[in-house]
Amino acid sequence: VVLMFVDICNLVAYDKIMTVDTIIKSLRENKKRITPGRRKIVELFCRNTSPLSVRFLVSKTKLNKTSVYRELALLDKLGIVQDVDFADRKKRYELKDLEHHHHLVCIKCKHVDDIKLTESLNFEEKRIEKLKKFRVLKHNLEFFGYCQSCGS
Amino acid sequence: VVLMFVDICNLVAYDKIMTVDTIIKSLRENKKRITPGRRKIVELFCRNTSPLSVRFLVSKTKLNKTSVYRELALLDKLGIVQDVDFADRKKRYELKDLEHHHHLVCIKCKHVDDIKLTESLNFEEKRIEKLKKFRVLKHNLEFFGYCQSCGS
DNA sequence: CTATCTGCAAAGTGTTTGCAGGGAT
DNA sequence: ATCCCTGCAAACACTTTGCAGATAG
Repeated sequence: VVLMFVDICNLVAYDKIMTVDTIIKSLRENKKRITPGRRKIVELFCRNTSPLSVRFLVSKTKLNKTSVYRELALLDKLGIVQDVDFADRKKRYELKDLEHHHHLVCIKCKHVDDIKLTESLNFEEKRIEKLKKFRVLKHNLEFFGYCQSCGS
Repeated sequence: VVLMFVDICNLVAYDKIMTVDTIIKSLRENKKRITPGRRKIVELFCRNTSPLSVRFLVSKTKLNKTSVYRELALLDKLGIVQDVDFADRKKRYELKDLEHHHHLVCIKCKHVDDIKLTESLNFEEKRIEKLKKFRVLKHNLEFFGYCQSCGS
């Protein structure tokens, strides 16, 4: 079983469908205006694969935090970004069309790397549906530890 | 592979080591006093397998929320409870010696059930250590969806 | 022109801290 | 009697809301 797992294993490589242009188009279709602040936020999401925090976006865009929260809520509603939870009670979002993956969060330097799991979780979800009659809609899975540079 | 997985599968059945008595003993060993509020909190943890929130503990114990937060921090420091994250920015704790498991959170009725995964995540963690040279210390994994009663 | 967007201030929610009084041992 | 434990109020950090003024289309 171990060998089969290792065999299927697969590094993260994203197939992004969403580019700045497609997102802008989607915004226009929804009668949203393309303001400088909004464009900046979209660009930041397209340039970064790790989840972005409100603090980060405020510092990069110089927008008011209120506007950033509102922008994130909008992009979430339009299905452009999705929230990610690092258990630190802060909102974070990443592009929604990234291939399904999980995060490796270094508890020392806070660096975030991505990892694509094998099929394990699909098996688990199917098992849960069968055993518990629980209909799984989503899951949160993040790994915490030391990255290569910080690893003792 | 599917069959093997299903084969190993395993329902949750806890082997608790921590009882009210062992926890009280551990508190005494650490020169902590056994006050009525503290005893109540310990009893609540021993009676419930689902993670307990501050609000729940305050309502059950009639303690001040400050005291509850302090008590949780203490029990956490002594290794009696551990925090659990439901991505709702609220602190939750459960007994630490429950067999390693995960949670099925119903997004409608908020009921929390437990699920013990097969070995999948161990394989994944080993893979991560090898591929990414990332030393995994812990992970957060919670499933969200509809429980049997609330299901579709 | 006008509906959407923005910044500011203020309120809301959950958590933490400081301090003085109260209680377990 | 000692020192830990407790409640209260106030501070904190993050998020949300209301509103008046600014601006993309």
